[in-house]
Amino acid sequence: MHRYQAIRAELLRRINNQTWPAGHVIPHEEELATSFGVARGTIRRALGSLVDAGLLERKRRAGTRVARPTAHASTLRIAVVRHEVEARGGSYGYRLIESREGGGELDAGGRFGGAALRRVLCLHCCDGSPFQLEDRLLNLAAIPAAREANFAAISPNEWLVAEQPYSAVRTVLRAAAPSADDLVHLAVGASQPVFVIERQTRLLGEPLTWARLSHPGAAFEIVTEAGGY
Amino acid sequence: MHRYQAIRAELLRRINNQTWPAGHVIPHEEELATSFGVARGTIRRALGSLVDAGLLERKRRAGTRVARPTAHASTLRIAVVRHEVEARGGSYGYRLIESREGGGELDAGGRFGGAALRRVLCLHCCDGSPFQLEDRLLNLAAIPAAREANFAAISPNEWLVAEQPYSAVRTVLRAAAPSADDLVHLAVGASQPVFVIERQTRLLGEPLTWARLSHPGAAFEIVTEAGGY
DNA sequence: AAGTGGTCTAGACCACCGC
DNA sequence: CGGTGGTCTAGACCACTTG
Repeated sequence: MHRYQAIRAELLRRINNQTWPAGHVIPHEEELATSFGVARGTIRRALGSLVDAGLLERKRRAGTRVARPTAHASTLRIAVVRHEVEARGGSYGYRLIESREGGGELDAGGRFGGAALRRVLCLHCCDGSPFQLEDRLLNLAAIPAAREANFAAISPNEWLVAEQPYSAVRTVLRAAAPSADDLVHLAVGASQPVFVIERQTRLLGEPLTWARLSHPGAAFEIVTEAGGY
Repeated sequence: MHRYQAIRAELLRRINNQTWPAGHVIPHEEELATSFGVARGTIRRALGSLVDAGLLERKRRAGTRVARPTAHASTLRIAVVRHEVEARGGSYGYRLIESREGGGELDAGGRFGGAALRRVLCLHCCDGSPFQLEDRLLNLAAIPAAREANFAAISPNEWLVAEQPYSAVRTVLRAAAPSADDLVHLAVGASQPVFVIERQTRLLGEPLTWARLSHPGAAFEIVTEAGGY
């Protein structure tokens, strides 16, 4: 175990003990460094992960205090859908349903400011059963290569992930009743829930794509892990 | 803008440009430090956030390469339900439905290994309408104070975040049809979806609590943001 | 065996913000 | 204004793992 890990465990123990209750201002970095007998950088590293986890709050001049917890953070990973299927031990299938180019009329949410777009609707299957319906808008101004891509052969999901880096993403998760497209292509009944993932990606501020990914609710869940120490 | 941020933006540009395509091994740290004219630590900081975002992969001796992306990480924050309601501009209401102590017979999933437990079922409301049904198991061996807590006055959710730190959490998200309890207490119809959050927290390896939090699907969504640069 | 990333140090200076 | 966290440096040594 590294020193910063040992120090983090000890700090965690003090928070748990109520040695440092919520709201308490803990010693400043140099004091901690002296008392643990390490350099200030090592203390900063130990504190950093506790700040990221939401257990500590830091302000210049005011110091570091134990957070009155309001929210706890965990990490969400959303994989390429083919990998998701294969990780479940299923065989992956893919089918393009529709692909067309257009302008702002496709951009119901006004997310792309009138740029030229391409809309792709396609279906990902697991062992022959519908697994995810992908409804995607691509910003052709930002991703010109998307105009020529053959989405009958490769899904936009996978093409993008191979071709197009992004620097920021916004994800919305919800449970919903099936949309009209879901009813047709996802083989769910009107009374069955679907799990909807909406994602918008940007590269250095410019919107790249927006997608609505819907799963039959009974067949899908997301697992996240956080902390681990 | 700090130097590590400027360097991160430049690295991101090279990844996007295909200057460094997926799979490419990028220069090692000391070379980057020399070419950017900064110390190695500054390069490490710039690389670190790109590794966390899943854009780069690093291995000793093998070097740093541009990831063939399989999954991208984003951060999920789940707040105290009262704050969630208030953030939506609603008025918060709370009602205890049931609370009792017992042993392993409550622990359907076998998560607590037969420890003494307390089960609490309660309802959180937004503007008088059911917002979240909370079904929780508390490990009394790990949290003895939970035996005496008055969950008619404060919800277990809020009591726990105020009293009980944890070091690791596992979260499962899914869309589901309503459970029997959901139908009774959440005022949803059998054909409406519910959004289910399952959480299990541990402190230094010991399981503390397990909870099933269900929301009427139409009234709830989770938003995450990642990257931002 | 050697080269890479991972950890740690001891120090400097800066920027913000509460006193 | 002063004290805190935030950034950065130049260096050392370690540990892993691949060629």
